[in-house]
Amino acid sequence: MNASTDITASPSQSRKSDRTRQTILDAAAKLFREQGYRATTLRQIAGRAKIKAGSIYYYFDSKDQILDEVLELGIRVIHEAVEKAVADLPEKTSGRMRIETAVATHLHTVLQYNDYASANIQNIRHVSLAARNRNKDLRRAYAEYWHDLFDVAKRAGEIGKNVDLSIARLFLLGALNSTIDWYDPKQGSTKRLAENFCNMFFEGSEP
Amino acid sequence: MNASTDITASPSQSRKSDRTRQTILDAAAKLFREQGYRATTLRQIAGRAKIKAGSIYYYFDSKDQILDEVLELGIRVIHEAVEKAVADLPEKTSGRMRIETAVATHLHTVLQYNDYASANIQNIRHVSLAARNRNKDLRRAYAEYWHDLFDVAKRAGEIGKNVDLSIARLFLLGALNSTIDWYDPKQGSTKRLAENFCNMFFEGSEP
Amino acid sequence: MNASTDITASPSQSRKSDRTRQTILDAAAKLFREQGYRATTLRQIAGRAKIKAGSIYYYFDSKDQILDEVLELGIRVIHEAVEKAVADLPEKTSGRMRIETAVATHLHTVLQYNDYASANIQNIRHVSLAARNRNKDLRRAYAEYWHDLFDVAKRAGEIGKNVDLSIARLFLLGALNSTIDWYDPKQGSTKRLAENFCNMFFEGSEP
Amino acid sequence: MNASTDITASPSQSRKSDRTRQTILDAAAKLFREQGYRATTLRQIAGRAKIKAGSIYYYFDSKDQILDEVLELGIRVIHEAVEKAVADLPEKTSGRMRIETAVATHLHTVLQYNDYASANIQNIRHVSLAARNRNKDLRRAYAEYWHDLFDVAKRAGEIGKNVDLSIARLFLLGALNSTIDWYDPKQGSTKRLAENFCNMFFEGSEP
DNA sequence: AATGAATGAGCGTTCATTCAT
DNA sequence: TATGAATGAACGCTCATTCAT
Repeated sequence: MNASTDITASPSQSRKSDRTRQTILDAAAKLFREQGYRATTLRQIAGRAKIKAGSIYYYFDSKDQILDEVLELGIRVIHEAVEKAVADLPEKTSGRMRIETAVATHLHTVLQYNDYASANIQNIRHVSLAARNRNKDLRRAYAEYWHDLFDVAKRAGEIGKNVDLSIARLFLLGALNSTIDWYDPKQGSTKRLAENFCNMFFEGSEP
Repeated sequence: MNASTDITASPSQSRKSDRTRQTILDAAAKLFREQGYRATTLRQIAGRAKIKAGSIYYYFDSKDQILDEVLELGIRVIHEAVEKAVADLPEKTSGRMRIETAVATHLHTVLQYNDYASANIQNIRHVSLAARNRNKDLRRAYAEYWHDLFDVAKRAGEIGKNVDLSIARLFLLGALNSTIDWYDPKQGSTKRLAENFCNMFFEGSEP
Repeated sequence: MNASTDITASPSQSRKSDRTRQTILDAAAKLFREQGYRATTLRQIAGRAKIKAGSIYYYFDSKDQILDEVLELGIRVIHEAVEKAVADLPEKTSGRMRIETAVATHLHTVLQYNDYASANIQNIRHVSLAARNRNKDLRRAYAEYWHDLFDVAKRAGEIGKNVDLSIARLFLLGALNSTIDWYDPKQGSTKRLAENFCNMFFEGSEP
Repeated sequence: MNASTDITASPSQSRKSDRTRQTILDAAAKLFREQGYRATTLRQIAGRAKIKAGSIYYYFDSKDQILDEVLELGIRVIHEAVEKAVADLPEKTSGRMRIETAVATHLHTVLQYNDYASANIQNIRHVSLAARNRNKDLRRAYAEYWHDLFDVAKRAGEIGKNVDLSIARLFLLGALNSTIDWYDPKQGSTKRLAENFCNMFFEGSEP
């Protein structure tokens, strides 16, 4: 139905209606990321999508519903990108290497490639409880995916036995997501940043 | 419960005018934290402060200015709390111990004790560029404080020679601030959490 | 349930185009009656008629024109039903009996059988002056029909010589039309109600 | 022209705030009567009240609430006027005379003196169920008042023993309220009209 | 004959802001 | 110092209407 899930924008094969719908979502994602949900008006979204504000309602029931979809796509985009990157690794790749790949991909997706991903991270806090709840399952699924990644590494002896995996996951992902606030492409690639973060995460800062 | 005034209120029982001003800021901080800046109305702030909306303008020029001050107090509150806690340590305390104290205090301040601190972290992203810029110096000062903390530890050989201190700082503080999204007092004290984080930060997750 | 087509639909199984037109009018009449003109949207009408909103404009120039036609059919439906019922009486039927038949039929049509009739009575007040004017001739014709009914009865000595027929007509029809507001089929048939009203009208309430 | 304030508005002693509130209600009543509820915009109401649309919300929570109050005042204004007029009659006034007074006053209030009264009669049908329910008690009380009037006359032998008082009341009030649609002051006073109606009601149209 | 898509004007409502008192 | 009253700009949203297909 909604072809955006391909990973977001669909190529020109889709019908015009679908493309307009997607254009609206793209515009909304960009603006939500830049200004936040409340500060973004439907007229701004419409403006970016080169339609009139009233037309949005041909595709969406409310501004809230747009946010819902943007938020949903936000996690899915990250989750799918990460999952795919890891799945593409050779089967006997180490747990640590898998995590490093996940880190690099998460970072890359959030920082480089996707308004949806950023919009999600930026807005989830200020969004109505209802919208947050609707998003909860997807977030949980992504969290579980990371948990599994960690679990595999722990079983393989690549993560210490007494490391609390939940805390570790929140620690690492918290750090990753905070990059939105300060990452500057001029100071280095996301790949380099990912390596740095992983080294710190695995080896710590001690000499 | 709301101990924000412990730190921010003027020490002496200042004039009533000053107290009202502070009450407004307290109310705003609390609401900004709970709902975000855009979703908070001046009438809500006035309501909490037990005055009428129009009266706010006797103390502040605009809603924006209130945010500015809340944001400013937000960092100062953290900065001062952390600086004081570290300064109170015995002079020969190790660099790592200093950092651990800073982490614990930062976490404690953000999670337990202060609407300003939380409001700052929650809202800084969605705030106008102007407001963000006005806040920049304070943030830089706090960043430098942490940099110094790290630098001391590095010089003392407690942090590896090839650790990029800027990245390390952003990594650690990003993780710390993300706790706002998930910290649940029922699952453990901020102190315990701080220890966990520090261990992870210094020793890494490897066995 | 909705028997409006009994009276309004073209006798022959007309062309599909005509049938669609009629379906739209039926849907509009029903909705206008239930919700009023302003509260009824073209999409609701289209929905009931199982077409899309845009298609309505193939049959009508505007929502206003639909109202015009519904209003027009509203009086005609009543007028024709009443005229037919009275015409079907034996030639030497008394004037009073004719009026009683007219009352019964008017009531029956408005209360039981027709969305158009009800829609007319309910909406005429809230409708633009233009629409009201366009309706005026039909209303006058119906008024004259009643006037004649009364006139005949008066000449036959069944109505008092000094009764002002215009006032009497407005009095009686006003009472009849007000039944829309309170008539409840569970409390008695329209026939019984008509008898009651006629007795009151002719004999008065005095003992 | 608009004499509604005679009955509803407080005299000039009231505070300006109260006067503005009343002005809004007056404007709304007039417009609701002329155009109906749905067709009347808050900007029109504000325009008539010589304020801006936004200011209405200082006095009312919603357009709906304005209608509520107009509707409520509508019945109260009639009820109070009628009750007072009847109460002012000498104690031994006949039942019929009381009813004639009530008829004259009801008619006078609705036709001559009050937008609220007319607005009520015109709009009650097109209003939300909630508003209608809120209005129900007042309507019932007014209906009961008339019922008592009839009951007294019946006991005094001025109304026939087998007259159904409920039907009679609905019949008479239906006729009275329908005058809104056609009454023309040029054709006779409301007083004269009331006499006509009463004669018809009591004596009937038979010779 | 019918529709999907889009529009534009206007709606009820909100809210930061102003200002006389 | 503080407020009651008012404002104006903008908001999310609705809907009759248009028109290419």
